[in-house]
Amino acid sequence: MDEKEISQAVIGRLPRYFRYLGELKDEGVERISSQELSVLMKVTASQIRQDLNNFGGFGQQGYGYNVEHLYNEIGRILGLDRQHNFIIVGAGNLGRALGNYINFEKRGFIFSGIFDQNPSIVGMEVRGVRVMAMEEIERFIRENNIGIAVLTVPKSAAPVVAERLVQAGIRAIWNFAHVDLNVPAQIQVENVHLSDSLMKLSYNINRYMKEQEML
Amino acid sequence: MDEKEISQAVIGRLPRYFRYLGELKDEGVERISSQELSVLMKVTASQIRQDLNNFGGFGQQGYGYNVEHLYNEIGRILGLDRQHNFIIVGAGNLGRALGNYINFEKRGFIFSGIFDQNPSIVGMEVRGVRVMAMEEIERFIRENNIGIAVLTVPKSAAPVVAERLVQAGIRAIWNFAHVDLNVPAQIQVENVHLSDSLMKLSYNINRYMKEQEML
DNA sequence: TAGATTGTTAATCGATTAACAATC
DNA sequence: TAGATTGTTAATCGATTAACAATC
Repeated sequence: MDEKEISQAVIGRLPRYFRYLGELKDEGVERISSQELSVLMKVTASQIRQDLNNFGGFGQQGYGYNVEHLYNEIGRILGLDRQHNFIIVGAGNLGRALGNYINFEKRGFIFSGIFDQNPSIVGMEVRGVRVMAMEEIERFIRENNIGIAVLTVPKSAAPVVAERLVQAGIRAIWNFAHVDLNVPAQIQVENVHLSDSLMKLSYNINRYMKEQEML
Repeated sequence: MDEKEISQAVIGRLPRYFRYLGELKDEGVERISSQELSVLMKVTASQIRQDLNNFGGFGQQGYGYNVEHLYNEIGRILGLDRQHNFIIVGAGNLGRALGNYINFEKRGFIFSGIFDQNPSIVGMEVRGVRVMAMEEIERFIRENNIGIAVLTVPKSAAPVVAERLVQAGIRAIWNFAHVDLNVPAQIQVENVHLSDSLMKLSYNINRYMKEQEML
């Protein structure tokens, strides 16, 4: 009876399905076949059907999928029907930018607090939330049911801060620091390594230029 | 004689190798075996050797790899030995945060200009660079040898702006807008979809909670 | 030389695609 | 009912891991 583990490859595609279905829903489209969706999304219809069937049979033979229903189901699978309070740790440029990003609230992620080690930043406001000192972080996490910490501190500070967050009972870390965190397996970590992403872009530019030179 | 295409899976791992090797180099480590590196990075030694051998034999039997040499080689493969001028299009919170991020310069990415459609933002300064009006963008790209555009405009504006950038001769787009861009194949696109990343985190939190409930 | 470790071939594993019976 | 399209099994493809001869 135990659920088979879903591969991260599949999970990584769910947000994109969710996005396309949301747009179709907003356009008033009622139903869509895996074939039609595959054309829109530039993937195979087979992959769409396989991916969805990891979670259950959401379609109907001869009809396809009901857009709104499938949209809601994927949202539920992604856990977007729950609310998660999050804090931002590190109120530098990136931390403040993320705090100001209002779309997270639409998906159930509630910006609840922001912290910085620098006394000259403490007291500033980010979208109505006062930047707090690092000393307050453990208490705040416990008292405010904080599940997610967004880690936007410098690389050098990240391991120590991550350890504190784990000790304070955080469930998940959205890690923007350019290090691999070493935390217990039950703590979920999602890395956003911007410079890795930029290097990939650099590789592809470079490769394309070399291909051109060869012709 | 034509080079075989390297898979994006391999390319995606190169920046991480580069990061670990850079740290080893800074610590003064001279040589490392695939076995030792595999322990540090928590991947298999076999994968490391396979990945590297896509680009040539950088090691020596019985010795391992010279850290500094391998670091430099991977940097070269990633195109980090070249300079790329980039502009930021969209001077909102995220665009300004990226403009203020100074580490890109260390990797050869030069912050050259920033643009916004909003007249009340035009004229502001981001790290010494004046925010320019969108009307100036084509001229600026041509006159300043701009290869990369960082796209931090709202989702709704992204397709039209991307099209303008392509017309103006940009080579690559680092796309932070939450849409899939439709550009010619020779334009390199690297997507950073922050909300997709957050949804993946949400899924994994949710899954973990359900697993706990089952016990 | 003996020991260590690469580079590379072969085996395995997992993910994607194709095919088609089931069924709306 | 006939046509369409799913859900699912089988085939293929590609990526990862294991094994080992080559060689420093």
